[in-house]
Amino acid sequence: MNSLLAHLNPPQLAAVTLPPAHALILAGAGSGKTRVLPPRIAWLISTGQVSPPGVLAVTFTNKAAKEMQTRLAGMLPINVRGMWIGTFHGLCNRLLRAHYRDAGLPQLFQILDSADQQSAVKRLLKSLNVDDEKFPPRELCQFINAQKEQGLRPAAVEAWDDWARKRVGLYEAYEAQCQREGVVDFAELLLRSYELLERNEPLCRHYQERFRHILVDEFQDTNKLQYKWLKLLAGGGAHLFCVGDDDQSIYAFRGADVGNMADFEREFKVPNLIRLEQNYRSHGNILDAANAIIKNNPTRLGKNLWPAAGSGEPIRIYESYSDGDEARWIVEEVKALQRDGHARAEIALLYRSNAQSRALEHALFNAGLPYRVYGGLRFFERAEIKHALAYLRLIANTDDDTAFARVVNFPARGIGARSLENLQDAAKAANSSLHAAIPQVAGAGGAKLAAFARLIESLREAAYLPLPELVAHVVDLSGLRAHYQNEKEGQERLANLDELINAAASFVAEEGTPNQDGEITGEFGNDLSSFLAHASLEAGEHQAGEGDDALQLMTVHSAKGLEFNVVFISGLEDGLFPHENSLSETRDGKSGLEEERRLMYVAVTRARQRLYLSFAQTRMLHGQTRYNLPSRFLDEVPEELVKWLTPRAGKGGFAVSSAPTYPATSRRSESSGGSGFRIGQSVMHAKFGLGVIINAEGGGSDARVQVNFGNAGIKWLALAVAKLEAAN
DNA sequence: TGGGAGTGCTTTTTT
DNA sequence: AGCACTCCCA
Repeated sequence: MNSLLAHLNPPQLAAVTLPPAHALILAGAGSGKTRVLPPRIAWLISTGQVSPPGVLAVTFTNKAAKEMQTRLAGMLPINVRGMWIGTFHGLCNRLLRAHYRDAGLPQLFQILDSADQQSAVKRLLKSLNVDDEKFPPRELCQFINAQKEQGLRPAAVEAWDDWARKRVGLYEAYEAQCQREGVVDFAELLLRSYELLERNEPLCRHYQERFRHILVDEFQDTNKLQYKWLKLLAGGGAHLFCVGDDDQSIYAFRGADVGNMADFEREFKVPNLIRLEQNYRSHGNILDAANAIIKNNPTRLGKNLWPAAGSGEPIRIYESYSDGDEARWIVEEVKALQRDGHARAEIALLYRSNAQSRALEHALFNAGLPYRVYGGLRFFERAEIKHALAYLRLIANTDDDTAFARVVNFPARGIGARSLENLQDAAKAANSSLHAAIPQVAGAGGAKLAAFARLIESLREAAYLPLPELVAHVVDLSGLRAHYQNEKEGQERLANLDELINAAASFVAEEGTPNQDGEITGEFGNDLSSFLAHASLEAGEHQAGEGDDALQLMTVHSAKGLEFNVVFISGLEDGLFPHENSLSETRDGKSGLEEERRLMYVAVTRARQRLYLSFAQTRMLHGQTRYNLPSRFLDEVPEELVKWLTPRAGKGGFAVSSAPTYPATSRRSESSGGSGFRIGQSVMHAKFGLGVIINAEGGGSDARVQVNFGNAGIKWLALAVAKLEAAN
């Protein structure tokens, strides 16, 4: 017990040992939030204020959930696995499995991931003969998810014109299709379990009385529906303990609503608001920079981090000519860091968008530096894995048309578009699943379909096998193995399929069938369906090479929650970071720029000891060279914290005008009609301010240049008319 | 039916 | 540039 509370600073200690009441913990970056949540649970349990089944702890990622369980298990001799600690989606899945009948779902309902959802929507549009140009599946999915995340069923969605009404109609049809197929998408997991509790009073009361303490991590990332879900569950007098940081809210673009923090404080009359402001992670200069940046956001709950360590090193800023030069400079710097004894795994290369990793990877590969890119295709998202899973899903539920459509002709068995069309028509006429409609289809196509149905049947007959054997059986009998054996590049895919069999084995070993859980038990389905849910909910950690000492490459988004001794933030250019699309966005009266700034804040606060910021004058993006101004966020870092590794750039302009700074690559100087200006050059315009020349045409008195003025936009200017001055 | 060429899109992302 | 998707021809 004492060890539980040792090493806590006063606010942390206060948070952990708060008396039972609602609480909002504003936990700044690096302020030791992980030292608060698990100890809080452990303290509540060990002081007898709550029993383990009375705790509900919610996170956003599986990783965070697992970490919480591990830490808790290290503090208390209890069975953590039976506790309700998990992600919103994981816990909702659990709820729906336990009460599938009340929720109006088949026992073995399947979960659609985003890709599945999109293909389901595509299939829907096709079957309804809807033009997918007018209703792009991607957009339609976003619309549907956005509605669900606000708790809105089709009937409740307002629509003012034909197009909007049509869209709502498609939402409705999509729901019907999912219901018929027995599948739910991610948003549906939440909405369905919310409605389940809301409409079923005894059940709701049961859980309200059971969960006495509800703890929420990353509360700033909750959306409206998740907040409503929490409110509903806490409605029986439970105590809500929410930890969050409004300055790290970077998911508004997908529906997260920081407003929940203020709403929570108001609606629950939260008596305990605790600020964790002492930062144990970063040196002072880094924190000062972060504070200075985030201070520019007008709408904040207010919080200033102060360091536990000294001010440390200055922040290093580097300007390069091109993205390639930037990458090569980073490589050299990393090599130097290695020589100084820094482990590669302690160095992170962050960027705003995934496309930027390519230049970095290229340079790292050439230099032979091991690196690991986060955020690639994950294990359960690989095509061959999804194929195998689709067969498994058909074993669990033959009505799963998404799975059916995926593999009916994979590996190829001569069932073409024509036969499928017939099948779809038959299914539509009978309002049945594709599988059920097979006997309706005549002719050669019908015979082939019938053969496929027999294949499914024989796979289903093997369902009694232990899960790993079943998976192996499916991989063989479906023809997937043979298919990839014949394919030239199929070796890796075969290896992945074998890995799937392994994954099934370890899944059974770790979380196999008996899932005793409080009072309501015995309805969790079998190994197969829980394995499939696991595959959807937990797409599997990225790639191999986890344990290796490799550089860490990732977007700023995926770096949230992580920390490194050394951090490079590359591509700090206006248009990239802040992203150009963000400049015109607003959400709940807050500008997209504010979210970009929070993103920058998150990026900066990842660094413990050393922070590099870099930008390039030219960058290859989508096959075109772009000329951007340095990021405005660079200007927000106080000068006294900075050490320029290249000559200091003026406010908003470039310092290095002609010669590439690193390495001295030979570069043809592109001139614009002998005017004395060149592409990439910074110029000053009386009205538009600073800009960069990004294109030129004509010559002599006719010379015109295109200039990117950042805020003021991109303009074509005639040199004879516009009075441009070189700004270097 | 299936592969190869042509076309279009491209912020961030977990579940 | 690179990838996914579509269309067309063998």
